[in-house]
Amino acid sequence: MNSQDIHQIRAFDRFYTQTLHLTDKYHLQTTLTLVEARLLLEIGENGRNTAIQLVQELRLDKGYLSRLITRLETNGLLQRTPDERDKRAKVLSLTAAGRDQLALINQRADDQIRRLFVDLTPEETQRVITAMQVIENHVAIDPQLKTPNQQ
Amino acid sequence: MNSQDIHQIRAFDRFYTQTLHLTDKYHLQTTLTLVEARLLLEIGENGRNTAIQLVQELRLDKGYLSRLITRLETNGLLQRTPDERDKRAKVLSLTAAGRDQLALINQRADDQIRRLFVDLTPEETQRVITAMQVIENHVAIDPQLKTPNQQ
DNA sequence: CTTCTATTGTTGACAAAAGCAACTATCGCT
DNA sequence: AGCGATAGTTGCTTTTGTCAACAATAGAAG
Repeated sequence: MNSQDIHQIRAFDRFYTQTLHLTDKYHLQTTLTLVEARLLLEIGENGRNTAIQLVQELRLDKGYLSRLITRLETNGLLQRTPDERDKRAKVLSLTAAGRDQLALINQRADDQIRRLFVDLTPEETQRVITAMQVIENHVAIDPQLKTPNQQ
Repeated sequence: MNSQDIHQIRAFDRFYTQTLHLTDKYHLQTTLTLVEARLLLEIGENGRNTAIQLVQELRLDKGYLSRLITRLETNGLLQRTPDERDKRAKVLSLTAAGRDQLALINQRADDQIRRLFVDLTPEETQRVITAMQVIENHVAIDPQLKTPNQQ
């Protein structure tokens, strides 16, 4: 792999982070931060329902996560119910308000994607999507990135 | 653009943020944060040499940036010299140590990319790079993301 | 069934990152 | 000369994230 290739890839990385990736700030005009939105998504759609799963999936400090969950619970977006089988754990689930909020976030995120692709013909769009799949299927996950944080 | 497409793209976005994009944490084993590394890069390679340019390029708060620069200067990585033409401004430039540090960062970043691609054949690597170019050339920049921050 | 270690989650204390507003000095225009 | 805009700094605050200690429970080993 030559340095021209590497240069290309790093340029793409910068490009991507600044455009598609939602800047870490934009809660998509909701009152939620990016992490909070991500939590709702993981709980509501990806079946993670305990803190430990979220810690592993999102690589957050468990203390930090605990407080995030408290905040979301205070805001009425999710609830903690005791786990009958494992009394250390608490089962997390979205409230109706939480599901609404998540739906809103999804809709906003979808809209943002649509705006990014608005000038493309269907063929171009397909090319991009295919390109994304190529990347996703080929690029390895850096082992150095697999274990950090989570205490 | 159908919702299946959107789903694909958002999945890629999550994938990308977690793997290729260097997690915001990894200063690549230097003593620098990601922002600081980015500052060195912008100053040392992309010809930005005033605070205001960095504010615009990286979308940082100018107060925050001012302190970041102070820190880098204290660490001997860059210097501020008065701009003769505009006495409000200060010209930023890397010191020898700053250039060394930048070289190190670049090398580490390059290595990381290499690790990600290590299992790919040259043909596969080329496919990915081409895919990245396709994306970069086609995807628009969200106008909503163009103006935030910078007071 | 007791004991020991590992796990889940919470909390307090703290550090680092980021944002906001007020301020100074200078610029460029009229 | 006067005035609004601009570059940068500083103080203050909020937000975000980290670390360590802790309680409660689990699960395995004897």
